[in-house]
Amino acid sequence: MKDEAAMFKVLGDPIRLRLSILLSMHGEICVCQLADALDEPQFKISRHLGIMRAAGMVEARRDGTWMYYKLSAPKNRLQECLQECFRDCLQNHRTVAADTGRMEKASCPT
Amino acid sequence: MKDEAAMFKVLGDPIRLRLSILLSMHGEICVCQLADALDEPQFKISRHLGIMRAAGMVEARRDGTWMYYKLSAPKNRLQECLQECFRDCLQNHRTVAADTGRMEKASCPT
DNA sequence: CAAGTATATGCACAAATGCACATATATGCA
DNA sequence: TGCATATATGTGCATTTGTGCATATACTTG
Repeated sequence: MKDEAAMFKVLGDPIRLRLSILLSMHGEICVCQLADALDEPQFKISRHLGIMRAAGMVEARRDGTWMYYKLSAPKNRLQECLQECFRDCLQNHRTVAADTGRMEKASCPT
Repeated sequence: MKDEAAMFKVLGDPIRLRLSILLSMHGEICVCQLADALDEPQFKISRHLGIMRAAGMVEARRDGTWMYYKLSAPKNRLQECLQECFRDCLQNHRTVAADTGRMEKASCPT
């Protein structure tokens, strides 16, 4: 049960929750785009992505200097349920809209 | 978004997650039954229930000396989603089975 | 009112958490 | 090789969190 609680714990931080939702809406996003989207310093975003990665919630792919992150394919019913949660009841949040807006204006060359 | 993260944060503790699941399976449960079920001291259970209550996730009803707790009716889509999560992907966990077993043997006079 | 039961809370403390700053690592390009 | 860009990480610090113990509160019964 500790493992399951750990999943919720990861999402219990606003930054990580916002990152999760953004990643649930797009396939892959690089760190600099996420930093622009959330309007937070790069080291902060990187740190939180590291926590999410250690928990098995996201995966990373390197492309040159860039690191692209995406949600992991659900490994169990809980992860599936949580990702459903992002799509069904969190994507419409105004904070997410603002994040998305900033991300689209981001100068990071894809 | 801070409010939403706070919901996840509440569930990010094993004790609170187990309490939530148990409450999702039964209508109302009193503190002593929950303490027996989780095999944890009363003051600990009471503390965590207080946290859950402050977050609006559970409600309490006093009946004499006993306090009965139950899950709050979902106030928004996220709470709905989370309670669905308890039912759909956490009730079958072995820890929950053990908790339920202990609770049935509990001596607390309903 | 006194005693007993069920629940909540004040307090101290160790551990965990999130943050900011600086710096290290990794890669691409001249 | 040297420089620039993107990302990760070591470190110190203030704050929060969970816990255990003792005690307070609320209620019932004699």
